[in-house]
Amino acid sequence: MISKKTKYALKALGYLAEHSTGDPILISELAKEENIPRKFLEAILVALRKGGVLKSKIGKGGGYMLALPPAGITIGKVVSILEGGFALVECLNDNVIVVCEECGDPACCGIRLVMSDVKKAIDSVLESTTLADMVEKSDSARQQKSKIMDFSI
Amino acid sequence: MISKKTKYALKALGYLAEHSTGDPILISELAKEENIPRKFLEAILVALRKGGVLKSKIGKGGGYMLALPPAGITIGKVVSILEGGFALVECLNDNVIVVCEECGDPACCGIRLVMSDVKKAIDSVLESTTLADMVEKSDSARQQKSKIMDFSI
DNA sequence: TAAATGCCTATCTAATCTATAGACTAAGGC
DNA sequence: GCCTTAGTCTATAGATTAGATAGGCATTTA
Repeated sequence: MISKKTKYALKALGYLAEHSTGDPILISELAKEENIPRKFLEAILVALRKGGVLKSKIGKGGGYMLALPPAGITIGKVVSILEGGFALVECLNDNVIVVCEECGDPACCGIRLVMSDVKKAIDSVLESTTLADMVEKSDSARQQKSKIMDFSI
Repeated sequence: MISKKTKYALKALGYLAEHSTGDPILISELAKEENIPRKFLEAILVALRKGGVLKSKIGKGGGYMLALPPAGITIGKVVSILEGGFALVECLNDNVIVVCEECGDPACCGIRLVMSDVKKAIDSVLESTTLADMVEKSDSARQQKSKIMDFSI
């Protein structure tokens, strides 16, 4: 399960992708439009900036903007920044050297071997899906829906 | 991330798959051999029995045994019993009617649409991998390792 | 009927996620 | 140069969940 943090991040990025005009967008605008607790959002945006996904501009007329075009930002990248990688067992997470206490030998642990396959499957989807794809999926679903509604009228 | 509950379940099932002689195996034996808190394990085994993965026999000489051959038990089934399905957002979980509070419209939520693809990828791995596969993976990894060790001697 | 074993309910603790507050620093406009 | 605006950092309170434990009840078999 992804955390609210990650959900909020994806929502905020989606908003930025759809409303970017080149000018920075205010934290408060993002918070209001996407209904995210202001201070919580701040922490998320900082993480995304440090992760290289966002740029910020300080001072009057400042705010946040995407550091890359939406098609250059993968969902995997975002998840990785906020969740520290998305593995199903801790011993498969990025940057983690911990051996889980249950299995004596990571190399031979059946659970780990299976979950490693799962992780590969997850990563291949997350890394091949971009912010642009996400926005596009959402838009086309919305269009599809309005078409059906037109038809029913 | 899978919970310890699920890890314990997979370890216990692995033990049963490798040590089943037709006779039931005691909870206390499972707990001791796989180093799982006894009472915690009880709850897990009950869930697995109710899920149709295990059979139990009460009374003296009783204990637990697999309800199906290891090749008939998928990892997906086990995860589903203990985690209630393995989705990345609550609105994709089995038997859950909840609409997540963040997205107004599930059908058009970009996050949901992306995570739905991820879930499909996860499920296809989990449902095509059986307990027998898990045990086999572990065994062959162990053999591989001992081969290398033999070679190095 | 007694010993062995599984089953059920309740509860405690620790960890983590979520959310909030306040003080601080940097940039731009007048 | 000063003031307003807006992002940044640190700390912490609150809520939720996972993990673990305990005790008593019910059922089977010798």
